[in-house]
Amino acid sequence: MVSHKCVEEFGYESYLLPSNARAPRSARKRRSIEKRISKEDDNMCAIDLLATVAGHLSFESGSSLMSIDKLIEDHRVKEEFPEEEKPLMPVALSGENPYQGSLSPCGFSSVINGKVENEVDGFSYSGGSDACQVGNFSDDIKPDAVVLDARPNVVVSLGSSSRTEVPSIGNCVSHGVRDDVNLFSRDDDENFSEYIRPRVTKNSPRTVPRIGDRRIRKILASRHWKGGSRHADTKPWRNYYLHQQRSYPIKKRKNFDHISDSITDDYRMRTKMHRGSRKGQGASFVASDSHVKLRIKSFRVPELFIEIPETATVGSLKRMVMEAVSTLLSDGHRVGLMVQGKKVRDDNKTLHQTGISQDNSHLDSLDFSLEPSSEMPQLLTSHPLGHACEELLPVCQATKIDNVLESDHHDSALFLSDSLGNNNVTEDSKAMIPVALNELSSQSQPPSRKSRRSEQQQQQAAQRRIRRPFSVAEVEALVQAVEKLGTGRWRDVKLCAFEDADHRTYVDLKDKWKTLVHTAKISPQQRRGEPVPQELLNRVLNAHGYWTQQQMQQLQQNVNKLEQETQSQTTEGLLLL
DNA sequence: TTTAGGG
DNA sequence: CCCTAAA
Repeated sequence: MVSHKCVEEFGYESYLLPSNARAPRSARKRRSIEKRISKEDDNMCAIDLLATVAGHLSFESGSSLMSIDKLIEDHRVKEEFPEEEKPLMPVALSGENPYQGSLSPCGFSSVINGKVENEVDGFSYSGGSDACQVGNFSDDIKPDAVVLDARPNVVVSLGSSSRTEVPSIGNCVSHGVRDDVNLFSRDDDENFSEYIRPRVTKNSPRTVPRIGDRRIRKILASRHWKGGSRHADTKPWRNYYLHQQRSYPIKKRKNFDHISDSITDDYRMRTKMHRGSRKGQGASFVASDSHVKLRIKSFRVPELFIEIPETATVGSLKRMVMEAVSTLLSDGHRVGLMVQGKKVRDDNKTLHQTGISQDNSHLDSLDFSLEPSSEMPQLLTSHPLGHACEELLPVCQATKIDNVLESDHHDSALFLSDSLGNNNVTEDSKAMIPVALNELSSQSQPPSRKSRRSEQQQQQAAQRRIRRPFSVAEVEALVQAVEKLGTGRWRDVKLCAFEDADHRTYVDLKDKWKTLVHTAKISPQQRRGEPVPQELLNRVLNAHGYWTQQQMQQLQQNVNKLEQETQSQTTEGLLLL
């Protein structure tokens, strides 16, 4: 998500070195090294898989309770670090920076109960026979925690004893059976918890080791963005769930037919193992030799904390939730596996060695989970939440999977339900779907088809990234970052405000700024998409003007300097003569 | 890799 | 968003 944390990282130096200030070379190098030492592709597969399933995320009404305790805790932590909230007051070399004072500290000042918004559709669970339809937060949703802060932002906490499960498509598509979909419970797997949050200051050590996710992210960035195979990229899946099955090309539907046929009969059959021809449970489950069929029925999505201004639109809230979920799933989590309550750490073990075989019953106690890829997850309370710069962070705890997913050697396409009714469906996301199917099916297949993979890679190579319109919150963050950093340091802007938004590259940010400037210049009637508050556009214009002028001045100074030098040289020369 | 701009 | 020349 987005964050505002520019003050500490850049507030000072940036003005002394408007155009050159960068992270030390060593730091940058370190990052690039981390990129290389990765081999996380396998993890990515799993994450992709899960993430796709996560598309079915929805909230069950009546079960989202408050978790004020944590908020209070955060509050307390925050108060212990009040000095961090004070913006530094840098001394600008050339001219005052009019934006310096623009950061107002935010803090939790009071906690109240209240209802936030009942009509937050897009993520709730409508229930009924159309199990996968994403409807609205039901009216009976319990009051969420609302934390007012100084300016007043609202913290919506969806969590506590609730949980989110993701119904498998089998249920959705052909069964219509209602799976409970709740917000997840933070009391389980607390130890996996991890903040998804920006680094706070350069002095305060990152409490959550992020090596793992950074590695993943960087790999993706360096290897998959540009040409090559994007199939391992985390991006495509994000909108998969938005698509409706019925609009798939006929060809692709075969997967669904197969799946639903196989699953419909008994969707309760969880990770039940099926034995090939000997003990077949039905024609569709006949497996060839020692294959294990798993079906992950659902999994929980971590607790999400969302802080959003009261004045924000419902749409932006939805987007934030989506983004939070996306971030959570793509950001440094890997899949954990437990067999009969025991964690299986050795990735090299075969399923059989692990006890996952058709010959025993362990499959009933198979548990998948999402865990931070970093070694030692920190406690939530170790992260001071209240910081002037992090207004928009979704705080997520890790999760546990219940199980889900039919993994067969050929048809394990992830089931994308018609969980829609969501206007976020875009042409692009439609385009991505088939890709997802290929991807996912290939991932759960035995590593035997090479030609097929390269085919896919070619197909992927030309794949355009999903279009992801900037939310107002993101625009806010961008504007603020640019106000502080200027228009020529997109890498820093990215690091400052979008470090944890994997899908936003510095090029994206630059492009967005470009369009923002343009948008701000045209009449409101000509603007499209989610309207950006005029106030923000004004800031865009101001910042753009300011930094442009700044650039000009810098240029002029350089020219002057050069002229002086040449002049003095000339004079010198003349004197010598 | 990052910046800067055109497509 | 993509592509890419330049730095």
